[in-house]
Amino acid sequence: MNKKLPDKTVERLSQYRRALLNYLSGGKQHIFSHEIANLLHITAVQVRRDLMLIGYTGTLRQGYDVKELIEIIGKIIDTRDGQKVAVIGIGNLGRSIMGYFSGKRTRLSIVAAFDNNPEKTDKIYAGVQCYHIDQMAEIIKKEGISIAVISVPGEEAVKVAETLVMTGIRGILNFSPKPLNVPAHVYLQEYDMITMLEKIAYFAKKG
Amino acid sequence: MNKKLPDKTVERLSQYRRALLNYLSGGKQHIFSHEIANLLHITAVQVRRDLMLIGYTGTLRQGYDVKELIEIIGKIIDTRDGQKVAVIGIGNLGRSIMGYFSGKRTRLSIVAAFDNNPEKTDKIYAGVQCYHIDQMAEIIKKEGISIAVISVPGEEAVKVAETLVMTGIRGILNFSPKPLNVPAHVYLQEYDMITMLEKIAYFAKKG
DNA sequence: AAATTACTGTTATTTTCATAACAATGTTAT
DNA sequence: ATAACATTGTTATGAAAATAACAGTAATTT
Ligand SMILES: NC(=O)c1ccc[n+]([C@@H]2O[C@H](COP(=O)([O-])OP(=O)(O)OC[C@H]3O[C@@H](n4cnc5c(N)ncnc54)[C@H](O)[C@@H]3O)[C@@H](O)[C@H]2O)c1
Ligand SMILES: NC(=O)c1ccc[n+]([C@@H]2O[C@H](COP(=O)([O-])OP(=O)(O)OC[C@H]3O[C@@H](n4cnc5c(N)ncnc54)[C@H](O)[C@@H]3O)[C@@H](O)[C@H]2O)c1
Repeated sequence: MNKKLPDKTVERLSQYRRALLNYLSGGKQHIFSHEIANLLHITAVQVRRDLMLIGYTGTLRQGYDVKELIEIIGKIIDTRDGQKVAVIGIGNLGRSIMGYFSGKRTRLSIVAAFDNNPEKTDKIYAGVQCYHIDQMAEIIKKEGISIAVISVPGEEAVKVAETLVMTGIRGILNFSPKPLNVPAHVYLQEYDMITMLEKIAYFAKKG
Repeated sequence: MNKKLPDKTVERLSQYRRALLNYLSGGKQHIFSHEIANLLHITAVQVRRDLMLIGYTGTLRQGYDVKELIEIIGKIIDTRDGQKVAVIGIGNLGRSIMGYFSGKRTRLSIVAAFDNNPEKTDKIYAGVQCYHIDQMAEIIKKEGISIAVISVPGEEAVKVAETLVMTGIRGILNFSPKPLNVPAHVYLQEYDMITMLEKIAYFAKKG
């Protein structure tokens, strides 16, 4: 169970868990693979295969124990003490993300923000302190922050990423349109909105 | 060239184009596959394979004609008159996206926004009119909008998507965490930030 | 002129992911 | 008791994507 799961399976596990938490509030204690599948608009086989990969096994004709499954997924995705997240670049997008996560209760908590604009630093956004970028390395190490969200302009993103790698960061979510280059031990997820929209445009084309 | 390209190839084409536009401003007229590859931190083979798929061929020992390639990619991704985009839900994220795209000049233009909050409707955000959600179907049809960005709360997203499908929308980018279900002729791209962060968390875990 | 080099374009292989097929088994219906 | 059913878990197959291998060729070097 310690071996690395496929990327897509991990994505779906996260979604299963949220769907299940929601389902649980309806009072039901068991759920069939095809019910989970319906919640996510995928197939029941996909669900069973994912659960097989994490070694969780349900009961024949009864399905899966919802609470148990939620817990197992938690053991896989979460660490015991949770992981800490920093947001770099408190512009429109950065602030929007901070606001969004301040409500959520997950094992991931945004504990620091960084910006290079003195008008934005030393203030609190969505309950989180924003420091000057020069303090980033120090604070990331001190706080044990392991995940960073990059929402600075493209030109700055490369520098920021380099610094992050030096601090020993382990995961990066990059919203800038600049492709980043990080060593293999840092998990990088790029999200380039323009690319996504242009891809949609291509597939939305008539003909 | 009319046959559908692989999803990932289309993504990269969008990125090649932006990298090339940038490269062009440096004055160079030709570029090698390995130079394109370096810009994106991918391999040269990947680049050549993608270009093969779109049927563009460079010159031996000289590489690719940058302008020509930019133009070819444009012919693939863009339509002659561009496509129109609507943003549904003008909250923190929706406004952030509107602001972001108002600067950019692409063949994709955000031409309308929709919200159900009367305090937000009938105003202009980033140069774009925000209408009441009840007018959505009408305006999408009238304006010929083909792509929608969904940034309403999860509970609302399903309804919104159903309406969008009925208007004949062709592509959807969904930021809500609710998995949507659309017919095959609508291209759907989901982006669930929590899932992405949890995935990063999993791969960032020590062990 | 022959060999080497530096590229492109294509085919072959591998890897990752999704889907299909089916065996196993307890439950319900007859 | 037997047959039909509903559901899980696993193996087999297929599809999409990335990578590797290599053939072709013009320019450059020897
Ligand atoms: N706003 C969006 O919806 C959106 C959408 C897609 C992509 N993006 C990308 O996300 C990034 C941020 O977008 P935005 O709209 O929030 O831009 P923004 O200009 O509003 O914010 C950028 C922030 O980064 C800060 N910054 C700049 N350089 C910095 C540095 N070296 N160190 C620390 N902070 C620095 C700025 O002070 C500013 O607060 C950009 O790369 C943009 O391309 C944004
Ligand atoms: N803010 C973020 O950075 C962020 C990050 C990840 C995901 N999301 C997702 O994006 C969506 C929007 O997030 P947000 O932070 O902007 O929320 P928000 O509450 O600030 O904005 C939601 C907007 O949608 C409008 N709305 C609600 N119901 C509507 C309906 N039926 N029709 C039209 N408009 C409607 C509201 O009036 C509001 O303006 C949510 O689904 C959220 O989960 C947001």
